[in-house]
Amino acid sequence: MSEQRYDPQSIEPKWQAVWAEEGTWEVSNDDARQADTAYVLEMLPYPSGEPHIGHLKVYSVGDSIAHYRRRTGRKVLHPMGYDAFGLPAENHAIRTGQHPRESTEASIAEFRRQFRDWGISIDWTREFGTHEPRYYRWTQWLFLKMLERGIAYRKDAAVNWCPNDATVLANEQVIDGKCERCGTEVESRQLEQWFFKITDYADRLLDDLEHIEWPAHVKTMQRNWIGRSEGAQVVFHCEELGTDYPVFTTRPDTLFGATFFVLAPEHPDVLKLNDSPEVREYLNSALSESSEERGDEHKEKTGVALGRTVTNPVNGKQIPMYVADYVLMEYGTGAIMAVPAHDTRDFEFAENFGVEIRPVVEPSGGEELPFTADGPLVNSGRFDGVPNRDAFEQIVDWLAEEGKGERSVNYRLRDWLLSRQRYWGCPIPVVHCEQHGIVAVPDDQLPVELPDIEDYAPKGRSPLAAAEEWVNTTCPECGGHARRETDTMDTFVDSSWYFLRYCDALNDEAPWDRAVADGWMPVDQYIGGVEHAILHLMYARFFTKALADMDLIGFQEPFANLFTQGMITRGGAKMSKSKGNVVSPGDIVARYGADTARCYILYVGHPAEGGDWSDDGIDGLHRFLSRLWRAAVEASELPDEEVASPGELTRKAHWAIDKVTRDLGERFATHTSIAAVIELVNEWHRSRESAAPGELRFAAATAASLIFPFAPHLGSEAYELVAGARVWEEPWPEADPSLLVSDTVEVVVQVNGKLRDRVAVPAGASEEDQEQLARDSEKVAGYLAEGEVRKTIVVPGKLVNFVVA
RNA sequence: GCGGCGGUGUCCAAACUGGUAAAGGAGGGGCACUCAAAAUGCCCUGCCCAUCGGGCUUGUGGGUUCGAGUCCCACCCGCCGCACCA
Repeated sequence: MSEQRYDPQSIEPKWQAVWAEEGTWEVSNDDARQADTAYVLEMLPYPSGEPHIGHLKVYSVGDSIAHYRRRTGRKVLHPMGYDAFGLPAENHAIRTGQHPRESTEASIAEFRRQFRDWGISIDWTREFGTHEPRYYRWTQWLFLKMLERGIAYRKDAAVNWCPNDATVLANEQVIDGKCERCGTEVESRQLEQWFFKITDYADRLLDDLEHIEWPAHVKTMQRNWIGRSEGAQVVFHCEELGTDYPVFTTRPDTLFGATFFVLAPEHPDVLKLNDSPEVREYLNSALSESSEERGDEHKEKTGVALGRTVTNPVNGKQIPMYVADYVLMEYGTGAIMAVPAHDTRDFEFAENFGVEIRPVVEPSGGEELPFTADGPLVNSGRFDGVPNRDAFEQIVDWLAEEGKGERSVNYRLRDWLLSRQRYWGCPIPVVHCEQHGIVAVPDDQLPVELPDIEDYAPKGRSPLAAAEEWVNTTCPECGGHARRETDTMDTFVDSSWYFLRYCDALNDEAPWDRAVADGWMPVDQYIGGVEHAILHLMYARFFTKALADMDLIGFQEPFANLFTQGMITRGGAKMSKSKGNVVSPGDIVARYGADTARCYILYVGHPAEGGDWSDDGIDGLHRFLSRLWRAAVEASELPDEEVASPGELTRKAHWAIDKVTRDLGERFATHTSIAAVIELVNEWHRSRESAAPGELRFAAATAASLIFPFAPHLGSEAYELVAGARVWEEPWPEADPSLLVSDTVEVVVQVNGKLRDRVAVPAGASEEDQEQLARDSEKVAGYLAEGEVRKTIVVPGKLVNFVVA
């Protein structure tokens, strides 16, 4: 018997060195053109400090899938990089004066070191950081493509401004009126900014959700965010001012019930309609409210009558105008027709202000107002009696004929505001020329490199504006004086195409070769946290569609399958520095080895669910890996004999192969996969004395082979020991179907649904034989004697149920 | 308020299309090895009554079914998303 101990500290570096020296996980552009490719990708990490437990989890999940697919015959692209631009590094620079590049690259070095320690099977030749000029040169190139196509454009608009980060934000980065990053209440500012026309892609982003395998809740979030609603644009005319006010409504069928009209406080015409002190005061108080206060749906409806009227286009009635803060300038036209009888918000307002409430849809069962369900129209002239759904169509058609309205679709999605007044980001590659306005920097002058500066502190404009030498340049058109754009890009631009760069990361002629990218893409399995459900995942889909339109790629969706992993908690709580309950992957790996850490995280529960970290639990997993190791050592010392007839242990091994293949291959159930290997190893130790040497060798080799996707170092070492080969070069084992079924099966016998006995039945016995064997059971006979058997249910190989009365 | 997901031993959890509830791990207990301890190995471990044995058990209450953790209805609790979007 061997005295060797399981020593991950010596095994793990050994195999990591083999993989690094031999470039085991590297794939080539030729591989991309082969039929059987797979692209397994985890979300791009933001390098800050050192990796946390969530990183360990996401790469452990992804790596197990990558290994499994390789061994089932696929060429697998599994790359790594860093989302290296961004505010945290810049804020660090403001505090310490250290260049963001230095702190970022120090973090990258630490991330890289740990990823290698974890033994993740990465093709390191493709590694990049998004802050490297050789990467962002292409980010700029893509921006210019977008500019050429009119997808990138500048406009003056009310935008979200974070006073703490001193920059504008995209709508997606404002959560409940607060900055997504720092939690500061955002302000509204009128500024000229750069946008991507993502709204042009709204319908495609919505419709193509049908064609991708993503978790339902992520699709729902994207649908909600896009917020498509169908209705009509209807024009209300104000006689007094001679102005037309179009509104968007989803309920043109209720037009006859529109008894008043409301403008948002931000609407530019409010003061033209009425500039009384009362109105001015209301605007002041409404506009000074935080968006959170204003957004509270339970808030009392407030507003002021404007003393003007508009004409309801369907019945010619004059209806009063109000300004009220429950109407939002950002949605629709900033004005609404109010139908209090059939809209809860309008109803509340009408009650407060004593406006007429006119029902135009008849409640089917005499429900109270406001009634928002379906029914036939009333008080609606020639549409009376028409079911409201039909009336929707008829009224819209009629309005269109009269030139008073038209069918219309509205979206909640806004264009993506991509410019940031910060330093540590990708420079926007344009200049502002006095003669020619905005001019793209020519391709041969890319990248526009980020200059080094002294003072990173934000001052309401980009810190780059202070870099005079850099800012002042010449116009590529006329050679005259021009100033460089000083805003940088939102870091989400960097991460909206990185998966394409990985396909051909060393290409210096183009961001990628189309044939190569088309070979790998779309990503077969994308893995990451649900926190990116809207931001990154929507932007990346948008980029992909825009690039497909430019014929730069030949597919419409970047991520065919998405897996969102749950969070690892400790003591049921989120790990956080303030709670002092953080488990650092570095410490765990140093103490137990990477294999134990990885297996444990994959074992605490299905990776899609959360899992609770327990210090005792990881000891248990470490014990299991030691047992597997000992099984391999002992098996390797046994004679290598042919197995005459397969016994229980061999059957168990085939059972485990079958179980892991289905659990890992079909549903990412890493926890039950590992449990199956634990069972196999337990069985191995139990049968150590009784099983034939050949069986023990086979079972130990199988355990090593099956644990490899989760514990690659131990899997490699143990497999080499017992089977004398490199496990990653071995095909994934196949279970022998004949060994999955035993000669006899245990069948449950129930009487009236209650379990009374279990009997052994030959496999494949007829229903009659199975029933007879059940009937022969002494225990069962006693129950059957109590009455008459009315009915017998036989499930072959499973159970017999006698219904006795 | 609307939508989604979930609630199973002391804890983390398993159970494919309805068919042996609790696999596996942790924790607890016992035994072996040891002068002893650690490590390791083996066994027991849902609850109740008990002698064989029997009864009960998947948040609560009902229903469908020969049979329900699984399907249906109502309710309670938890998490996530949306929410004055016209």
